[in-house]
Amino acid sequence: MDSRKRTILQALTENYISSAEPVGSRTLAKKYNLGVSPATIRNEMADLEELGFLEQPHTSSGRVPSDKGYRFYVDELMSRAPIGYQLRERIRSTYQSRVRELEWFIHQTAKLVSDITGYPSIVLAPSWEQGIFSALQFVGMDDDRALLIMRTADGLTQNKTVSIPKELSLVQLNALAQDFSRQFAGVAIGDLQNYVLDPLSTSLLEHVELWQTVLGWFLSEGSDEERMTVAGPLSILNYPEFNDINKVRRVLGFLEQDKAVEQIVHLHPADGVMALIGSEMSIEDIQDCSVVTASYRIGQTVVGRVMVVGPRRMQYAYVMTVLEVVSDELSQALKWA
Amino acid sequence: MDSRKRTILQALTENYISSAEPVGSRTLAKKYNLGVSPATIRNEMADLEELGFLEQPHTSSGRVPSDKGYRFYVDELMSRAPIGYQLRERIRSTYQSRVRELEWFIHQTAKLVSDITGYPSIVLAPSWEQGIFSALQFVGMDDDRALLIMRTADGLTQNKTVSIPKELSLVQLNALAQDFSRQFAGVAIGDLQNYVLDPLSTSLLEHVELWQTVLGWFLSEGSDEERMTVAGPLSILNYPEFNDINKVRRVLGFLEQDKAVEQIVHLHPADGVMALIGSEMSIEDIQDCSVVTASYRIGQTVVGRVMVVGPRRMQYAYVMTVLEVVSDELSQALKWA
DNA sequence: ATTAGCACTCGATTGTTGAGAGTGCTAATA
DNA sequence: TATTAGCACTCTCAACAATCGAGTGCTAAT
Repeated sequence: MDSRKRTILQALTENYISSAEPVGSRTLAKKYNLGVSPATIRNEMADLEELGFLEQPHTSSGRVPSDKGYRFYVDELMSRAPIGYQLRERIRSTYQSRVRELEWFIHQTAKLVSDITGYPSIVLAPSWEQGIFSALQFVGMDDDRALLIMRTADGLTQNKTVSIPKELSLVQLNALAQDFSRQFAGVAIGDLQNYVLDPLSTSLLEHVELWQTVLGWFLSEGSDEERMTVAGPLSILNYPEFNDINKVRRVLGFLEQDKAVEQIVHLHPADGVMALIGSEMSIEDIQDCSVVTASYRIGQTVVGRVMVVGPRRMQYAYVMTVLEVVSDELSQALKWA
Repeated sequence: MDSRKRTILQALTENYISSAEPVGSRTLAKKYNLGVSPATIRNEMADLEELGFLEQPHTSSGRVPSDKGYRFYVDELMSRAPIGYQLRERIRSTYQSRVRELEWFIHQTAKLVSDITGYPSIVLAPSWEQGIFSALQFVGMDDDRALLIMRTADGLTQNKTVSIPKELSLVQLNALAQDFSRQFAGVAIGDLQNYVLDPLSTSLLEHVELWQTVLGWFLSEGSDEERMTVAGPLSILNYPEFNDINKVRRVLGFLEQDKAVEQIVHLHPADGVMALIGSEMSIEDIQDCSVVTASYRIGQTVVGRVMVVGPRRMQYAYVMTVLEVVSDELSQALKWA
């Protein structure tokens, strides 16, 4: 892999990323002054194809980077785009708000990223189950309804409006909640269910079913439901590789399923900004896509990810820079705990 | 418009709704035993076309109902589909839950309707601005954050986590909130902003900007943001009239805009179940769609709508029945106030 | 090692043709 | 007078052939 091959691969990849058309030897020779003739480039391209970095859609059309080609481009060739002042300010100002709600941050982030990059974006919220339980509290709303608030050690909260069981008063409920909080503070929320209630606390034992119900609300409905936020899914339609209605169906369908996206994270749990190219994800529905993902934190712990989904010929350099900055700023903004 | 024309229009419409193919005279004569020959039907169809009920995609293809034709079919010809026992039960059971959160009901409804009908559905939540203000309350979360709860006379609540201004304590905030609640209970939330704060209450006057901020949160971010819920948008891709990527873009794009949908409601604010066919809505992006909409209530007041968007050849009878039942059950479930 | 030259391949575009579905009109029929 | 059989006509669609052009691989010359 000599330096000329590298130059050619880089030029070809960048040209294809911006044009979406297979790139021929003549085009390369003309646009980038490589100092060699098309014929030479043809030879080099033939070599690059043999090495697996390029592909030909059909005999005698230009070449296109293979997944391996993109990978090499991202890892070795591409120069990371610098972030502009205006863009950085735009990102910062998004998070300057008095609202202190996780959900709000998640939504804003998703919109922002999709807007800036022009690709669909996904933001994965902190997994509720992995949070550390801290306290439970009831606030009366009216005669038969109460607001139930759960808090984690990170300072995250979630609340639900529920109907009060007839046999209990609000005061009793809160007494129970205090008991409960004292007993289980520090336990991971996902594990709460498995804990046998401490036989010493008679007040809790009497109401085992109640606590099961309460936990059920937070665990099932509260967490999974809103864990994933997608913004700008339709921007995928702007890219010519998705002119086929079936591809559109597969990609948009994929973006609708919460679970599918978690697969990606599961398979590639690395920290920081990372690109996943086409088949590297081994998920059929998005074979024609690449994903760039970045993690964000609350305090020191990685709690969620920001992702961008686009065609394989994604603007990797730009998107990776944006995600780096966004996930940084988001982590900063979430330092409220 | 004699009875034979009516029969033919009905048969043709129903055939087209289920086949999506222009219907010819031979097909009609064969499938529905009308007792006349294709030639006669051709004459009748020519008449129906002249009257504006039918259209021909091109000379010598079968006919297709025009918007006027669908309108006549919906108003005069179609027999309302009865609802099955199982379906009714499915709808009922959806609303049997201890969760008492408006948002939850809205989401469930949207999913349910899209699932049952096979078309995208939209649910419009009660307009927060039109609710009657009842009370405001702060609940402390930790040192610098509080949960702000607003309640309407209908029993709806909305809450936000906010950071506490440094110069105020939680106790002070709640004293102010009580003052505020006493003074403005009964006022429409949308009007709150316009009220000059009562000069008698000195405690309030001191913190005018604070209340402006508080109101700002509820009015701008809280209300519009989540007013519209869409479920199952991709089911539109199952219908052959949306094989064209540009039509898909327009319809899905329309479904993404909150504001556009409110246009429909604005133009056709009628109560009860209603079908809007193609050009009747005069919204370009959904010229090729029909919409069925139904209103639901909290108590006696209509507060929102459930809508289904589909191709013009929608299964009107079925969808209208479903929406009637769903909006009924939803209204029942919301009778908690 | 590079490059000019050239034959060759393959997709995309255009034009042609034939089949099929459906019509409108006319003349015959009940 | 209303209906119908018959027929010529129109229009779409699929299949096929012809042409064009971008781009290649190979060979021979530099």
